[in-house]
Amino acid sequence: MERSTIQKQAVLEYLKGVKTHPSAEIIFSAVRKKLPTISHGTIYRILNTLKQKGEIIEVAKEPARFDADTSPHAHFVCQDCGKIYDVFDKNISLINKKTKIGKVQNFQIYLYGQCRKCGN
Amino acid sequence: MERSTIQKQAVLEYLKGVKTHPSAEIIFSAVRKKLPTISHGTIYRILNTLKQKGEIIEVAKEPARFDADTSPHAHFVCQDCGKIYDVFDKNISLINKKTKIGKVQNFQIYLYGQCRKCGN
DNA sequence: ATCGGTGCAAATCCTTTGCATTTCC
DNA sequence: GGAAATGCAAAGGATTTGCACCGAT
Repeated sequence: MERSTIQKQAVLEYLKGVKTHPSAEIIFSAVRKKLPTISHGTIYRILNTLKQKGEIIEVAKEPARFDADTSPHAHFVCQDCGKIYDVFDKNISLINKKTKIGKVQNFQIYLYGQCRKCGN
Repeated sequence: MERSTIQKQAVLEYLKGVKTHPSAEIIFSAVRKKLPTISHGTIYRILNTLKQKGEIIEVAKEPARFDADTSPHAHFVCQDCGKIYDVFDKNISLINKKTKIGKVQNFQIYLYGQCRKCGN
């Protein structure tokens, strides 16, 4: 059976408190302030577990970044500053759940551009 | 000025001839049959150049996989077999080019599920 | 007391990079 | 001839893993 630990609690609590889609490294640094001995391995193991359970989603790669908001939404990635913004667009619901290829269980939408702070 | 080399030609020619969204490693192995001395470094450098020029797109990560079809389309990723299928859905055109956050230059849509071959 | 979780370090995977050599214009 | 590209090998970043110890149930 899966156990509850202070490490898991700290990671999930931190993720639920931010809207910045932090990387494993950022999560590591943040959680380390509360739990000074937590390791990278533990961070990665916890993130993988939470992802599998569907409690968080991965919203970017290289490095992976995480989001505790699992409601259907897209992400705007600023190509200048790297920030990731949530996009709740009504058209997202039009994504077909059944395609000719197979049944869609979940999806990811990334919009790439420049955010307002970075011009245009 | 950028030069034309047999390595670049071979990579682009290979990518245009397949619909499988190969990884750098697969491209490396395939192109190596024609050019036995080509290296990983060269493959990665060429792929990055083609990507910057917009002649190919990257359609997955870890490892990166590539597609010489740059028309707007989504990708269905089978979570069982790992295959990536092109999805030309008409609703894709509804993706907003302007959002409150910024101007969208391009986008990526990933649909995750099981393909027909893998059941359901 | 058990056995799942953690911490640490080493290992692995993918990708990039430095540099000497080759090759295209 | 000279700049750009290649090949090779080494380095780099992100993530995973093996194992001894710790701690939740």
